[in-house]
Amino acid sequence: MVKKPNARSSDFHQRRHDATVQTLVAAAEAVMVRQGYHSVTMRDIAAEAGCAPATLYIYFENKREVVDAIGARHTRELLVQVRAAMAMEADGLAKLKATLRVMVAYANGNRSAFRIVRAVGRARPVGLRDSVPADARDEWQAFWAEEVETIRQAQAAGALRGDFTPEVIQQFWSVILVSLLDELSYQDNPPELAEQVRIIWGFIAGGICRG
Amino acid sequence: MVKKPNARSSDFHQRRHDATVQTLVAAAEAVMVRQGYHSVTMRDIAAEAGCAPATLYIYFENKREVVDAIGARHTRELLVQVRAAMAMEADGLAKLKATLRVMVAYANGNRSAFRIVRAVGRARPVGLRDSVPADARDEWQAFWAEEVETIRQAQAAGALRGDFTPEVIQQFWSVILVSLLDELSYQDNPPELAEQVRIIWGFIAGGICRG
Amino acid sequence: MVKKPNARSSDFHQRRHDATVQTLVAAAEAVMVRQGYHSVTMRDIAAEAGCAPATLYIYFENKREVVDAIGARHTRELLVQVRAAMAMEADGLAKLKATLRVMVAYANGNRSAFRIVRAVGRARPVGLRDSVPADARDEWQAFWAEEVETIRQAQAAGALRGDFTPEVIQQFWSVILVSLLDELSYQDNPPELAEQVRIIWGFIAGGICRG
Amino acid sequence: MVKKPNARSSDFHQRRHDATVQTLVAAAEAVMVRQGYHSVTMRDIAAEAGCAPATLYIYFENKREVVDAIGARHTRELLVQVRAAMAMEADGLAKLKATLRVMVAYANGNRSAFRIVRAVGRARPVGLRDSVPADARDEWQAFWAEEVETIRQAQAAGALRGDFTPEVIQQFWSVILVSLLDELSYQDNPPELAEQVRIIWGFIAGGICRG
DNA sequence: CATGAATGAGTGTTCATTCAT
DNA sequence: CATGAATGAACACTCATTCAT
Repeated sequence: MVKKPNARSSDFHQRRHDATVQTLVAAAEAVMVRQGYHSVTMRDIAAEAGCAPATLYIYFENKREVVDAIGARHTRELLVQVRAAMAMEADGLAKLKATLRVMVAYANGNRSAFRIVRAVGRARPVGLRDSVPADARDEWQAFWAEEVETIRQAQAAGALRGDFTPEVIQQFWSVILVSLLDELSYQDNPPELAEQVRIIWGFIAGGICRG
Repeated sequence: MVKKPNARSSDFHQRRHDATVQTLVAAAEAVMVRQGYHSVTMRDIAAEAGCAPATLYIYFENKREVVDAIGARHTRELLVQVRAAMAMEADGLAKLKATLRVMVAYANGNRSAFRIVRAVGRARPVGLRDSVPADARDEWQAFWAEEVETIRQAQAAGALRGDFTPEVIQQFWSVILVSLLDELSYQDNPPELAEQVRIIWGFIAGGICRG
Repeated sequence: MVKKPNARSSDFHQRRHDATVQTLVAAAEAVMVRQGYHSVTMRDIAAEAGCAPATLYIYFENKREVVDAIGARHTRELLVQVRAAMAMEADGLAKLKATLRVMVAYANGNRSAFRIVRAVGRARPVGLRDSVPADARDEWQAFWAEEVETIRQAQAAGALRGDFTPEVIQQFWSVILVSLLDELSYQDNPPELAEQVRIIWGFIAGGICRG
Repeated sequence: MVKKPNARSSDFHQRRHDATVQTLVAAAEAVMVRQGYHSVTMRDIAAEAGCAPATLYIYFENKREVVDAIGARHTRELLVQVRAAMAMEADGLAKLKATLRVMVAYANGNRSAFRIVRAVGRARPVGLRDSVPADARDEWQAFWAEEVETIRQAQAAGALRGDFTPEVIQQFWSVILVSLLDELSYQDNPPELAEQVRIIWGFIAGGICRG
């Protein structure tokens, strides 16, 4: 994906290279947040980063790589946090709730960026040109597989309903979770984090009907 | 929006005109389904419709009008069906379930088109250029307002939980509903309609936890 | 140039045809005055005339014919008036001054249209596509030839300077005359007709130096 | 107007850039002379210059800038020469005659280009879209204001007629001058420069009547 | 490492013109 | 006679990408 500097490059150069990549990705992210996912041009990104468009091609193969790098960055960061939080919980239900807490926090801290991550994690290729970066997607797939396990445990413990397979529950849980976060990321005056967690968990856990 | 033929046109011409508009919108829809929402070109649509690009400009002011017409068409059609189904039910909960049934049916019958309607109904303008057709969006807004009333009644009847305002319930209900339908519209071998309804209603009504 | 109706057409039809042509030419003129010579489209003209663009092609071969007809109309009208005025004067100098008077009057009465006539009478083909209608131009040529005779007589009578050939004097007289009228046609608050005549004649007859 | 290369560009690049701009302007001029002011396309210019159409957009914002640059170039060049010649003369009449000499020479040396300059200096906006480059026009305005002063001096010295205001004389002098030069620029076998000066000055100074 | 310059392929859109009805 | 519909050819302009310097 992202171009690597020459093999014989010193460690110093490697570091410099990585730093530049980070700068460029950040610039691209800023532009994408400002202009929307689909109307970003290489000129825009270069202008934001303060370099010439041609420079981008030293660090990335093509436009796709630049855009993908954004999703990859946030995906990685988010999943690291989520896994850390899950590791601190023992039982399955608590793990799911921890996931929710971290994602709410992340979505609130990186409002617009979250939409990008969401697009990466949930977007389906509609046409040929619109597909999603492979590696970020793979990371999500792996994470979801782990969640299925968590859910299976919670079912075994009697915490989750048993009339759906863990795969189905995982699928719907993640769809609903991401959708609701997305929705919240667009609200002008969203409630506090704890309240957000309460509302979302309320619906996910208990549905809309009176218990 | 869509260009109207001259007032003095005969009824015959009017009909011909409308028919052509439908043909062109269908072509545009086909292309959009194939290539994705954002990479549609007027040349593509014309090629799909079997006419010259210039012909499109007889029936639409510009590209926006063409794209908007698609969302408008399906939105209108879907809401007509939903309202009809709701009118046949008496109590609030049954109305919501009727909505679900119609939407599941529509989403399955117009799989890819549903994604377009969904984009119209839920999409938020991220950048300046990407906004959503005004009137289709208005139709959704109006429909959602009606739903809030339905939900209020169901709450009064003790069918829906009372610890959230009807507005919040409506918001989350519609987000979850549309997201799940969207998810299903991407599955390769989706279950039967009745089963889809059962699953979705299961999660929306009761959540993921053991009752 | 302008299309003729079928040979077997009755006189009635002929008249109707001519009347329509006049209407269309007038519409074209109005548009040209409003939008400038070069940005006139057939759609514009048709809209102004209240007919469909295709209708224009019943009365004119192509766009050129429409535009030419405007110049031709005013050229003919102007030259008729000029010749009438000249015929009422006996000596050469008086004939020239009569020409000036008529042209000033015409230019003031048809301010913007005059620029079109001027373009026809004086414009030189700069490129291949910009040439000038042949017949209107021929009418001007014929008129200028007559003027040369008038000038020759005035020279013989000692009224005009003899150190230039009549052809040269005619050429410069007409260039200057038309340029000054053109200039006046752009002034916001032009002086009265008589004053205009006085000024222009003052410069043309006596030059800028103290007599 | 013309795009400037980045500030940090070296002097070398700056020079290269300017040279290219000159080449492109020259190409545009050639095309304009060949095809006329209004039917120039970017493709034509690019073809004449031997580059791709997109290249033009590196050096100019849009078509207007290219066309304007031509008028600006010649206007500047001509006015420099005129002012230099005027500075060498002491009295007002001699200054005007010097202006005439320089303009005759320039018009003969840059026949077709002169028509462009003329269009810039005298053209009036007929429609909204056809207006004239602002800065070239301003340069003419400034020059004309200076001429008014020159004429006022010549009037005070008794060299020019006093029955018209200097503004009126300037206006008519410049209109007539430019018109006659324009006329000469179209003649197939124009007389020598000195003869042209003699003829034009003859008419401007003394008019067509016998002194 | 960085970039100014260059460009092919494409974008939405317009327009004079034709023709079946 | 009139016109709605249709279109080929063109236009100004953009963009991701390459490459010599």
